[in-house]
Amino acid sequence: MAKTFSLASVPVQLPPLARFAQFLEGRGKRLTQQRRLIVDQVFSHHDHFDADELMEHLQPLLAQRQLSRPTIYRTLSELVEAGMLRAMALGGRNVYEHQYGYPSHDHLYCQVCNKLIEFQSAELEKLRDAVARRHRFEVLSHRMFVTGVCADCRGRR
Amino acid sequence: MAKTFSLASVPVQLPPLARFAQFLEGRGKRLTQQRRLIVDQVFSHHDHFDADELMEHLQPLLAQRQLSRPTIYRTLSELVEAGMLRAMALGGRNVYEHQYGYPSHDHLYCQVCNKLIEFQSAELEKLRDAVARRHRFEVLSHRMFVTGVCADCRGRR
DNA sequence: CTACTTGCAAATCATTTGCAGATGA
DNA sequence: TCATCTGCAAATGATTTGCAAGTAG
Repeated sequence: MAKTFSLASVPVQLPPLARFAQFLEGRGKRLTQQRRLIVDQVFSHHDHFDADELMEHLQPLLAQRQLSRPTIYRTLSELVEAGMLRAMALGGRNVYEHQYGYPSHDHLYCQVCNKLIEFQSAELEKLRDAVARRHRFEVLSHRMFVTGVCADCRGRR
Repeated sequence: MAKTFSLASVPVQLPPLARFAQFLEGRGKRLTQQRRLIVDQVFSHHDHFDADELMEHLQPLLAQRQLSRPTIYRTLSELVEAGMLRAMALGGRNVYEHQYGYPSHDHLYCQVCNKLIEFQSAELEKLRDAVARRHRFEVLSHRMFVTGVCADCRGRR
């Protein structure tokens, strides 16, 4: 017998902009044109980026004064607060990645080509929880960052 | 029969200053009075510190101009290069801890009291290596950082 | 000697802030 | 309407750098 799925069993997820609107509303904040533009760009594709890279993508809008540097920084912070983006300090600046609608994961960082490779490990979370339990520590989040040389860069030597 | 140990079986470890001198020599650098003062202070006890905290401890010497802020920053970088200190970005500044003569470990970070709690896990390294192998990634180091609330702060609520 | 170091003052650089005018609900 | 936002310009703050004078080897 073929297994069937009801729509109800699929966890419905709001589009990023709608989710952000919800967050803003809950805080008495407004969904402005600028916030819309930034959220659209940020969630248009999945990758790691910093404020400068984001500004490059939004360059035309910055040039037309539809948007400014401070607003970009302010909105990135709000997206982190909203739990929609994750920030990590890397090389003196903040690097962001999607958290909303994206499975949790950790990173391998190639120090030759600066690539970030994602990996998932349920075991890692189990281990983390076991350690925390031992210290009667309440886990809110974690970050595992492995530095080394990626397969491509190893081959190239 | 009582087990005996030969001196040779004890892995001899140079004192931090001697180890640093060795590192400097290999680079054609000099063991100056300032570097001596900084290394002595840094390795006088094990804890986590940032440049400012270190400068507070060295305040008298700074006041007497035996030492300056740039020299402290320069020397901290050299100690990291030498593999004697580890740096981690935390709250917009660099936090350092002993690497030389201290077992490798990871951290639980209490976001209420900002305390760093160390833990060791051989399993974590095994897991890390297994993940890396799967990605044909060469591991050089890693960092695991668990954010949450420590036992003391949980009790206090 | 003289190349490496230092302290000083100034520069960096990503990010943040004060404020007056603009705007979303 | 009017509290929230935005862009601008300037401030921040940790860290870094240029340079002339000092010092280790």
